[in-house]
Amino acid sequence: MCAAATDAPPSRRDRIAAVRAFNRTYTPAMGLLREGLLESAYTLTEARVIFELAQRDESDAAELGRLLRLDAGYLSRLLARLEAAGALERERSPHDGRRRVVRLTAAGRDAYALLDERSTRDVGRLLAGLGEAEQRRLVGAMDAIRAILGPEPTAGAALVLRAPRPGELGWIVERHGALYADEFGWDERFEALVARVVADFAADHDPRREAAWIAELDGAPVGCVLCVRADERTAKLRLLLVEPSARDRGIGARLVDECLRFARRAGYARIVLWTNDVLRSARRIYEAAGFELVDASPHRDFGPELVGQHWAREL
Amino acid sequence: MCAAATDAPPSRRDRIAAVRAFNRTYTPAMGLLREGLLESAYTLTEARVIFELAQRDESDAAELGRLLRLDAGYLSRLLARLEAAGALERERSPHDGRRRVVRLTAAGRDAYALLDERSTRDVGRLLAGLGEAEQRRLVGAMDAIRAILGPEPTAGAALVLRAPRPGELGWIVERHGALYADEFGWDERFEALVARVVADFAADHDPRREAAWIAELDGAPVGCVLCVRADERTAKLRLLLVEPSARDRGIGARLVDECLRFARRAGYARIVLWTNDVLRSARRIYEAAGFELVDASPHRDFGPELVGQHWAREL
DNA sequence: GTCGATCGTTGACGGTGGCAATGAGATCGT
DNA sequence: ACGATCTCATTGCCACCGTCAACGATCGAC
Repeated sequence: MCAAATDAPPSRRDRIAAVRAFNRTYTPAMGLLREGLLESAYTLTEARVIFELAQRDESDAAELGRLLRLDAGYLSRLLARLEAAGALERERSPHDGRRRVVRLTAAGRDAYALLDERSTRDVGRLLAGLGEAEQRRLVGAMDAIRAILGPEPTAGAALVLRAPRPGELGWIVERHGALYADEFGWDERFEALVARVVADFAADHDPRREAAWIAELDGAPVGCVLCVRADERTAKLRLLLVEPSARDRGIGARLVDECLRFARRAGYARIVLWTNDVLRSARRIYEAAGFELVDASPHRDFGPELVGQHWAREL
Repeated sequence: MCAAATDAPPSRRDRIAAVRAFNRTYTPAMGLLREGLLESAYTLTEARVIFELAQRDESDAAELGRLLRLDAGYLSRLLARLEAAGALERERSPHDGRRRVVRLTAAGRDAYALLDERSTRDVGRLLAGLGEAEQRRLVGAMDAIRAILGPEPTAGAALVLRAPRPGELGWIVERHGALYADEFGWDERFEALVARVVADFAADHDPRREAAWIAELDGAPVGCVLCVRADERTAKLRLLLVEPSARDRGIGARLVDECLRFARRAGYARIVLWTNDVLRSARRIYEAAGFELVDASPHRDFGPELVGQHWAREL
């Protein structure tokens, strides 16, 4: 714990205090938004269940419990209560005798519509008390928090490798600059190098011989790689990166694989790359992809002491 | 209500939806931070009471009830429970026979210290899973929400102009590429141009004669501008941009202003810039800042038909 | 001294939610 | 086919959360 405290940035305590202060003060504010429920016949948890059911039209208790993090026992009683009130119906699943399919009745959908309208009205009132600029700031801040704390990439997530879209060459520079500064303390000279590589690629490249890929997980970019021309018969793999949040899913290997395949089809006989000793997981990927270490030499081009490595493999 | 709906900005529904989505998704996230309590002997409400008492050292039930919005009856029982557990002591107030002064015992302060440490640890863990920039944005967004919804009259938004941090030169490229593609359909050649400008700036610049600024609102970058050398006596303003979500706050004017001041101090006699006719709000900013249109010529460098404009002003 | 307001307490009640036990059904290895 | 194991739903039990109403004690104002 002491170790963690000492090597952390100096403002760590301030940040923790800010998050805790937010938790304490936002709870009552959220209470205000709950008050629309008081006029209705339903409690907060019931309303949450109704809301969830309205979104997915058909479900079962286990799924609802997972989604809303409710205890199975509590949920069972709650569903029984809602069924008695006529808001939903339950029947045994024909496919799985353990499950009981839960569905909103017409009355349940009416209840949902009412809850939805009241909630919309209440939030609307809250926003109406704010100026235009404040509303925008509030929504922007909430979206930011949701994006940052939002659900980590789900297990069955959809991974796509595709060409960069507008702005994503910039994303490559940004993530290289931010991540290597965070993780290894590299300075702005590294970001400058990446910007140069990306600018050269963007300015002018033969799409048959040079290409870039973005790895997209659940719609968000989480990785990238470039394949560029070193000389007529040699390709160069550059700017391989995978977001920390998306690591250990084989995304790096997929990107390298794609790059090798492209280089082969583009007619190169050999592919090379330059990396640094501290990037251990990258090293494992290159070894697994058949690259071999050619040479290594120490440098301080990005601040800390590093050992640059050239790797290569025949295609 | 109809009137409110019709004369409201078109994105009213979106904003309401965003706030509601935040409420739904933030609740579970906050639940995670509550889990430190599970290891302790106290429940959430007990912990809140202990926390509040630790802040003010001496209080009474009525005050606690107001601060934490707790029912008097419930609070009475809760305080009795905490007293039985030895965490606090109650005695009649000498000044007011109705009141009973509540104070933490030594054991209660120990309990507070433990809760405080656990909470700090849990929040610290949450933050540790995020990158440096994400941490800053999270804290900035939370502070913004607190400021907007908080009881105190809202302090002015936290707008800062500052030098780019790691990754933010990449951010400049990304936002130019994405925004102008979205708004005007410009193609990848524009992003390539921006990447080139940024790469040249990053590679080598005399900090006395060239500079870049990021406009930061609530911890998140929302705008930028560069001041670079055109020739010995001429500066060039480049890559002015303000995020749509942050427009109409004078941020663009602030950035241009900062740029002019820097150029003057750097010894330039003149400043120029190049822009395009479709960027109307930028044009207003340049006019207000004393720039004058020098010439204009049509081009299709980025896809659609555009009219490029050179502007200049003496310093 | 009376009146109204405030403070704390108590009883009643129902929602919230964790935990353990149970039985029915599904799944899988043998 | 069989049993071990898992999942799903239910039930009982329990403690906490939180509202409501009634009540007595006290205070301040008149």
